[in-house]
Amino acid sequence: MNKLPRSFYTRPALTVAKELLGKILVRKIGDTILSGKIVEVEAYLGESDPASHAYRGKTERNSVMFREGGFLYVYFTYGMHFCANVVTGREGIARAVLLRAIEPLEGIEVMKKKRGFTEESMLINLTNGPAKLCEALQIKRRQNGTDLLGNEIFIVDGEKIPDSAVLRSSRIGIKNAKEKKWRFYVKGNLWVSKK
DNA sequence: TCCACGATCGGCT
DNA sequence: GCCGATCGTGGAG
Repeated sequence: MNKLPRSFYTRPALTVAKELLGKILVRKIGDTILSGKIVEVEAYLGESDPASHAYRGKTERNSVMFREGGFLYVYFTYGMHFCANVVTGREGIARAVLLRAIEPLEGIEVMKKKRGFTEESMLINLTNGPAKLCEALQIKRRQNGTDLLGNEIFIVDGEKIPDSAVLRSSRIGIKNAKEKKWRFYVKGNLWVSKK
């Protein structure tokens, strides 16, 4: 499995968002490997996007978004959850792709434990949401700014999702810029958060 | 100083 | 299916 190079991430956010579908997100915690196939993402286009954290410019919270592509932007939300974004584009321009859902592949038992799952819980609820996948993969405030070319969290090649299986829609859970169709997801995949 | 914003779960209805 | 609880961030007043 090849780790995606910096040049994958330094391209436009909408391009990276679409191409992240089918790739494998890998989280290493000591000797434990947790991974899943990315099946749902949303692009956020900085100062030109009213739904982006960077719409009104750089702040302490969103500063990672202004780095060059290939870093992880993690933020705290709803007083109890974290969400993870892949920073894209060039240094100084705030662009990011929110990771909304993954299909669990490796370390499912560990993810169940982190998510507090009992045996009868449905596996589909393990990682089918941006805060759920962060909890399953133990991504929290400490992981903000993580370099995706390092060994803690990274993304590797996966299957190529054909254009015919990539669907687009409005982004979920936002008040502003709902008309932008910047959410991408894999058609028919069980772990996609909503149809 | 206040207010808008934003996922998930459990418990009701 | 809806409702409440949970709270940090940043802009407006």
